[in-house]
Amino acid sequence: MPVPRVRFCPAPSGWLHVGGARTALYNWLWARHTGGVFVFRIEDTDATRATPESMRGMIESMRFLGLDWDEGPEVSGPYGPYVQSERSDLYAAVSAKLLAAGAVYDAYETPEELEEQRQAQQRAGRPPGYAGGHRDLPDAQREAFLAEGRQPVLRVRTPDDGVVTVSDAVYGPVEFAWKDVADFVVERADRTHTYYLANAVDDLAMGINLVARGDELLSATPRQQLLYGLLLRDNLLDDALADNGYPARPPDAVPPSFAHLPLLVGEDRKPLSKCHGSVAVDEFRRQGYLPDVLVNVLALCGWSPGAAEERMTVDELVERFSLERVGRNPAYFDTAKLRAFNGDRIKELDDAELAERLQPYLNAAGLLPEVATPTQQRLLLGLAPLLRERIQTLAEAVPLVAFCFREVVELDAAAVAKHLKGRAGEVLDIAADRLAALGEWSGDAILGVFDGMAAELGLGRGKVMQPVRVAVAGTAVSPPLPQTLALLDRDVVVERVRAATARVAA
RNA sequence: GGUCCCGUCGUCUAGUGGCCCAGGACGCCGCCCUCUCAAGGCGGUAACGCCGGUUCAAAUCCGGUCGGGACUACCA
Repeated sequence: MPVPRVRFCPAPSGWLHVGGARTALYNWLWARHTGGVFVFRIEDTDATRATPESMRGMIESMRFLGLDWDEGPEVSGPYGPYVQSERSDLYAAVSAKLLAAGAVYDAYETPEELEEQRQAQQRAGRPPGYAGGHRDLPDAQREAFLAEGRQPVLRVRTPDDGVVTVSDAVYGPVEFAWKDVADFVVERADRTHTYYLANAVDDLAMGINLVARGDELLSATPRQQLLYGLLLRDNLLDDALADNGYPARPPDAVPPSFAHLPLLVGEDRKPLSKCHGSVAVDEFRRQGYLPDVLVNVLALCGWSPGAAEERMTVDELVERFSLERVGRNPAYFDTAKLRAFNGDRIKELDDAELAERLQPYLNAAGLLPEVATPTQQRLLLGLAPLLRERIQTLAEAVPLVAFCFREVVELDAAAVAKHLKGRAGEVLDIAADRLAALGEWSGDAILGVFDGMAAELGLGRGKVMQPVRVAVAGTAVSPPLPQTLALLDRDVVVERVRAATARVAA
């Protein structure tokens, strides 16, 4: 039994979104669960779409999620390079051999002609697909096309009849009839190579023995399997590898088996794509979701631990994950559940850890410098326990505590209108005096002041504390007031309370 | 149009002939608690797409039907 070798191979265009991340995660979980190898490969064979920024973003998002790879960009490995644009000589050598062996043939239709053919087929109520028009072209015709300046593509000759069975770890055996599989392109007119070729060559060359990928590729699997057979026949691939200075395949390499994963869909039930708003992994990071929680919830999209608890650490996921329990129906990525799980995980963080995690978000909001002063760090540490119960994401802490880090606060108009009226002026005057005179600057002592005032003035706590809250925080919402005030500089608090009296409506 | 896949509460799912008048989680609703916002406690809402069949018994098996999706690219 060879050691499992799995891979994640995104095309670097756009951001890594949760669908891709889920595919990456399942491969990673399987590798870690079985003690196998997780390969990360960049499939940038389509130069018109691939961008270096996207590749960097993918790598960053993978690192953020904690999906470390054993072989791939930045870590290298024995079967590299792991970026397909650096392997084009290999693909060229393979397709030349395929042509020499008669497995592929040159076809000269222009994209426009093909499009026209498809439309004609559609109109006639026939399935669109390459009809095999340029199979077995007479030499004279071929030369005539060349003389016209046409550049051929290379197409694989697919069987005309018979069936092929794909044994899928998730779907079980799925049968396809070869007559439904049209001759497909492996080499474009510009001599670059398509996904089919590059992907099959690399999976074989890198000894990948299990391909877990999105459901949308299930019907492409017969083509893939056909290519495996072609590449392995007469040592075609092995020779190409040796001729071009690539490492030989692992000695125990076997063609991969498959596991197709149900698609992740958006709220509209359409498959996820770049068009869908905030589904990029990086966007979830910016919003303050913890990577472990993202991993947890992603794992639950399509896989179930059975009757066991759904909230799991990454280690528990690795231990329990299995392909057998991957489902077959498309899942909607539920951000409400993500929020809930995230909030729960935040509650498990201790003060120091929470403060540390919060810091980058305060940095990004311009509330803290890159390197916080000891005073700022103490303040944040003191705020942590007050924040823990009331934030679902790390970014949600920012508006709640911004007033603690600013020199001046602007009073929210709606909050002023609602709370700085009636007896608020009287309340603020007394509060300012008593807070200024308070012996011990602590949460309990401050609460004592408010309670005393409430009793004397015959007001509820709310009537006393809300005006003060608005005065100091500028908003009607903040962490618990007495404890928060205790963390701030007393002079600042008193000054803000006095200043606010001017804003009280007559 | 063709091929393939899928169909359990709003969502993700558990469920492989009786343990299911269907369980969990998230959401939602109500009550309690409360200095705001939360959190917490308690309670509640809600699903086997439909029609036939097999069987003593079906969410589970079979047939059909309807609905959704993928593929059908010189994208991956």
